[in-house]
Amino acid sequence: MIRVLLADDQRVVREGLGTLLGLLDGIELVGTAADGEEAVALAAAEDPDVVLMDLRMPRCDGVEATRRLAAAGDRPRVVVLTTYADDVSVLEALRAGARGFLTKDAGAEDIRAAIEAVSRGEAALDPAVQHHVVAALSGETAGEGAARAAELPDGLTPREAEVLELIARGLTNAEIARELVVSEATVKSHVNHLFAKAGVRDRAQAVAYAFRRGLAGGGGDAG
Amino acid sequence: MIRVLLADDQRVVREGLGTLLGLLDGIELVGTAADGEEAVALAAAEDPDVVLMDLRMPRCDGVEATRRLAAAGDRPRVVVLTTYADDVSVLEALRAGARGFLTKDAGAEDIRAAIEAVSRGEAALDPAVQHHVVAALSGETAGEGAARAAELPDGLTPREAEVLELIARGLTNAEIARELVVSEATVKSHVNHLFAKAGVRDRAQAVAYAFRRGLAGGGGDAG
DNA sequence: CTGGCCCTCCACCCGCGGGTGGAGGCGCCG
DNA sequence: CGGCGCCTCCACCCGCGGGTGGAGGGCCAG
Repeated sequence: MIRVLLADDQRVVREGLGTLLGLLDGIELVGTAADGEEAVALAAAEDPDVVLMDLRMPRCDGVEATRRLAAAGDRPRVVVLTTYADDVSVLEALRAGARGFLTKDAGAEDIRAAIEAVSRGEAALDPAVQHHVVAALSGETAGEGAARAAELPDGLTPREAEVLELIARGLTNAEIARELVVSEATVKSHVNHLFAKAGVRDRAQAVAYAFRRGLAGGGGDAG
Repeated sequence: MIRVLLADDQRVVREGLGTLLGLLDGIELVGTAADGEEAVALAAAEDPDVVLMDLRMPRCDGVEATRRLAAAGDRPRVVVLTTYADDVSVLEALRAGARGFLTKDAGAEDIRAAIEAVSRGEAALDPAVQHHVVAALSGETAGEGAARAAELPDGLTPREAEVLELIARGLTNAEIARELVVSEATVKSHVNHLFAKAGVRDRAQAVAYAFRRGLAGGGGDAG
C-alpha cells in the first residue's frame, strides 16, 4: 500500500481525484490539503510515501511546499500536478525537489504509474514536459550554474527577466534603476527590449505577461 | 437514477469527478466530454438528465454549449462548474440557460444536491454566486457589457472592477472607453477611484493587484 | 581576431497616464 | 422628501513611460 497525500486548492479535484486514488489498487489516500501550508503540516503528521501536489495554490504555493518537504528529508516524494506543461514553475518545482510531474490531462493510469514510480525512487515525468525540461536543463549547464532562473520564455535575457519582475512588482523605471544600481536609461533599454520579445506594448500588459508565465506573483504585499 | 453527462477539459477532473459521481446514490454517469462540441454531440446521443459543464473549455466554450443545449429543448438541464464565482461568464451562462451553478470549491454533497435539484426542475446556485447574481441582475438594465458584479474587494464598485479587469487585459484608457461605450474622461475617473481603493499608484500595480485578487488571469484562456 | 550578444549609457521627443477640481443625472434608502 | 453613492463628463496640467537612434566595453564563440 502506497500512502498518498493530495494537495489541491480546488475541492472538486480534492474530492474527485481523491476518490479515484482511493479506488486504485495498492494506493491509499491518507489525507487531502487545500494549500501548501496544510500540505506540509499534514505530511509531517501522516508521513505519506507520496505527495500529489498542485502548483497553483493560495498562501504557500506548490513550489515552496515542495522545497520544504524535500528539505525535511527524502521521505515524502513529491509528484507535481499542474494545468500547463510549459509553466515556469515546473522547473522550479523540479529544482525544489519534485520527483514526478503530471499535467491535468493525465488519466488515472498515468497518475497511478507516476505514484508507483516515485514511491520506488524513480522519476516520473509527463511526456508533455520531458523535452521541455531537458531543453531547459541543457541550457542550464552551459550557463553560470544551477543557481536559478534558467529557461526564460521568448528569448528574454536574465537581466530583462529581472527588470520584468520588478515591473510586475509595480516599480517605476527610476526605482528599478536604483534597485539594480544602473541608470534609468539602461532600464528603459531593457524595458523596450523585453516588451518587443514578450509581444506587449506597455507595463500593464507586461505585468499580465509576467503573471501568466509565473515570473511574478510572490513579491510585494500579501493580500 | 439521474443520468449525468460531465464536460471538462481537464482529464483529472473528468476522471476524478466522474468516478465520484458514479459512486453517488441515484446518479449515473453516462459520458464525459472534453470540450463544448463534444458535450453537445454526446448530449444528443445519450440524452442525459443533467449536464455538468465546465465554463472554460477549448473550441466551443461552456457558455456556447449551454446555449445550444438550451436551444434544443428543456431536456438536458445544465449545471455550470467553474473555478471562480465572480467569473464574467457566470451571468452569461445563466442567460444562456444554465439551471445551476457550482464553483470548484463545491464538495461531493453540494454537487449531488445541485444535480438532484435541477433534475427536479429547480434552480441550484452556489451560495458564493447567489447574491452576486442578484446584485448583477438588479443592475442589468445598465447594459450588456456590464455583466459583472461580485463581492468586490476594498469597496470597489462593479464599474470600477470592470475597468480594472480591462486594465489587466492591457487596454489603454481610450480602448476601455470604446469597450464600455463611455468617454475617456469617465474611464480616467474610474481609474483614479479604483487606484485609491486598491492602494496602487499606476496600472502596473493595478494589474498585479487584479491578478492576486483573482479579478484577472483568465483573459487569454484556451487550453 | 572578429563578430555578435549582452549590458551599459546618452539625448531627444511626444503621447498617454495620472491627479485635480469640479459638475450633473440617476436610483436607492433613510 | 432629501441625501448619498454611483456613473457620467469636462478642462487643465505635468511627469513618466515608451520609442528612436545611437555608442562603448566585456565576454564568448567561431
